[in-house]
Amino acid sequence: MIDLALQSEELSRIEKQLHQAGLKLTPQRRATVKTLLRLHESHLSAEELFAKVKEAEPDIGLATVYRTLEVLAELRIVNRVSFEDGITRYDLRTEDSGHFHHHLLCQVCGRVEEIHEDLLLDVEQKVEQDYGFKVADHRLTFLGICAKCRAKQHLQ
Amino acid sequence: MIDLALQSEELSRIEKQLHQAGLKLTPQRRATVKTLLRLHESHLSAEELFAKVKEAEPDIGLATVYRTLEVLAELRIVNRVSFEDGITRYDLRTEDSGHFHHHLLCQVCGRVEEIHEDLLLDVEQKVEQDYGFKVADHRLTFLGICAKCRAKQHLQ
DNA sequence: GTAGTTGCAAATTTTTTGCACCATC
DNA sequence: GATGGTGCAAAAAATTTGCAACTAC
Repeated sequence: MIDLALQSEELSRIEKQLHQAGLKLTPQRRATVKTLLRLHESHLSAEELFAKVKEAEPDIGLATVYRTLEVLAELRIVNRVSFEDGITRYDLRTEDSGHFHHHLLCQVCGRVEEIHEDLLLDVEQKVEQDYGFKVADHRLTFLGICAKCRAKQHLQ
Repeated sequence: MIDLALQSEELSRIEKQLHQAGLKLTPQRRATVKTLLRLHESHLSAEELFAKVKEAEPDIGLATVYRTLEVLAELRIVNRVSFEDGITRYDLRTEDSGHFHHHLLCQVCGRVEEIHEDLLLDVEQKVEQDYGFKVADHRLTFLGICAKCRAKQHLQ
């Protein structure tokens, strides 16, 4: 969740990006982006997002949500991510955190935490040096047990 | 690709793991595992794997391949991985490389390279210390441009 | 003979596409 | 009046499930 002032700032940033690509921020796209901003960090699937957007924009079609997500992914406004369940989820790329974030997937409770610190600077440098691979982005998920579930386990 | 002696060694290791779980290494499962061993590092989808396995075992059904992969994933013999295309792929977890490997996905040619060196030991330690998250496994993919494609680009 | 396994077809779920219509500059 | 965008329904992919038949201890 981010506050409303920041949300509308992000929204106009995104509008600008769309315009630069010759695309429009239609009411449907606006509603979709606003929902993504509001439910930031929820890692919604297209269906889940559709259900949420429909609350604000009841006439929107599922296909539009898919098409919007495709556009946003192309403009690198959202990232496609998928965890172990085979479902594609969408993750807003917020400007503040320097573009990168990592995920902590708890195998007990299933929740996904985000880390907004970039832990891979050294590793990326090594990959570039040792493998000649020019890194543009990354996806990093740790699977394990979150602090809460560990605490619960210790109580038992 | 790994050599044949190693392949049959891995195969009997996997058979043992199945037996310990009260499951059988049927001809269909054997053919599936052998194909995975043979095409190691190909990151096949279920459909692709099915097509390959069918060459050795023409009567096998697609559902069996899906069910076999589910079993193998549960026993942690394979990992489910997915890159940006929304398709679930399967990756054999070989014993030799200490269980971990990372991926380099080239955004120009689309190929996936593997890194068999564990680059995350320090990072995992930090995650455990700073976030209280007990790491059991990870998924790491770098997106960027591979050495070959970079070389080609420089020639132009 | 019991427990695990299979192939097939049908069902489900996820995602994409075709198309006629709408909005806007 | 082009161009981009939309909703709807149909289609296509990807995956799962039900079930009767099979296999091996």
